[in-house]
Amino acid sequence: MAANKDPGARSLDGFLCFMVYSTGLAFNRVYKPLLDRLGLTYSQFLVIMSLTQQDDQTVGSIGDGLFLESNTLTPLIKRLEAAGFVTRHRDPADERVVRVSLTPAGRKLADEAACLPEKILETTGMSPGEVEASRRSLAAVREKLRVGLSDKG
Amino acid sequence: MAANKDPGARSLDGFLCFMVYSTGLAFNRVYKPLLDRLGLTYSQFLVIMSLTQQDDQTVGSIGDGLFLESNTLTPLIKRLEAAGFVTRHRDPADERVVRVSLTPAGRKLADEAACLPEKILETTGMSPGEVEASRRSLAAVREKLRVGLSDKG
DNA sequence: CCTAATATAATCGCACGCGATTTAATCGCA
DNA sequence: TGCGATTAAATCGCGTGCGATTATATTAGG
Repeated sequence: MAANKDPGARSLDGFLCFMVYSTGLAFNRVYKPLLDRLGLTYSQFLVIMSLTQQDDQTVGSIGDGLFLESNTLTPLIKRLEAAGFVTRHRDPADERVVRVSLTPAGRKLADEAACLPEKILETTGMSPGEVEASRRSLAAVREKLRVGLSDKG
Repeated sequence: MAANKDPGARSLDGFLCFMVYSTGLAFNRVYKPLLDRLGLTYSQFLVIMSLTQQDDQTVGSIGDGLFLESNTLTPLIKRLEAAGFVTRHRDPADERVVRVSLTPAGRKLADEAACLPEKILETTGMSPGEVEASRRSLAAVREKLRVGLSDKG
């Protein structure tokens, strides 16, 4: 009765790109109800986590870490600001730059959110070794894709 | 000069969820220029590939394979229809169902697109074994996440 | 047979991602 | 100093994903 595939059905599971894509969807679906309670989307959660590791970053610096650019980040960060989790200020030393900082509410939120990745992986029942192997092999894939992009254009 | 990370910079790379997310972005960026030439988005490409494996599917069946639902697929497939790559028809035997089929132009497109996944992986220089190991470990992750979802809700 | 329950798509609103462009500040260099 | 080139962020439009709802068709039960 579960949504298991017809054994004879073909699928796109043989493609690594689709496996990455569909696993991303699956992660989002697991995160969503937990992040909803915190009032965050997954991307917003990533920004908060990035600021936890290094506060008072520029939009560009956050983007370097998340592989995103200002066209995506600016409206997202404005929503975080509207929600009271971060502040945005032009850097007096370079007015082109916007620095983003966690508010006290943002830090409190970050404390609650920080445990989610580990908690979710625990519920999968996978061993830390399995998780780490998967993570590591994906890091290699991502790096190869990134290099191929910067080489060619 | 490449966009390599500041060695002292922290990042979210330690999280499997972020690795999946950012690798998905990286795949999209590699696919985009190639799919642009074909006039397809990545999601549209997936639908075309799904129809290549099994033509004349229902919206629901396509969604089962791609882990998507009609709210996402209906407008996407309508764009494929507008582009002349597929047809959409209510099934006379069950008027609730919409069957989607490749047009000749769609089949021609599919032929051109089918080689992309392999071609892209070749450019990464990864061995087939590496790719398969990564794909397989991700399949396990996805399955565990999916099961966790259906168990709890 | 008739109606309630179920199933399938479609519709709507919102938040990403991202290509393309714009605005504003800083830098480089004569 | 002045002015074009560069850089950082913001803006805009479009195509997803998805929760919630709606429309329509089929099925099930009395």
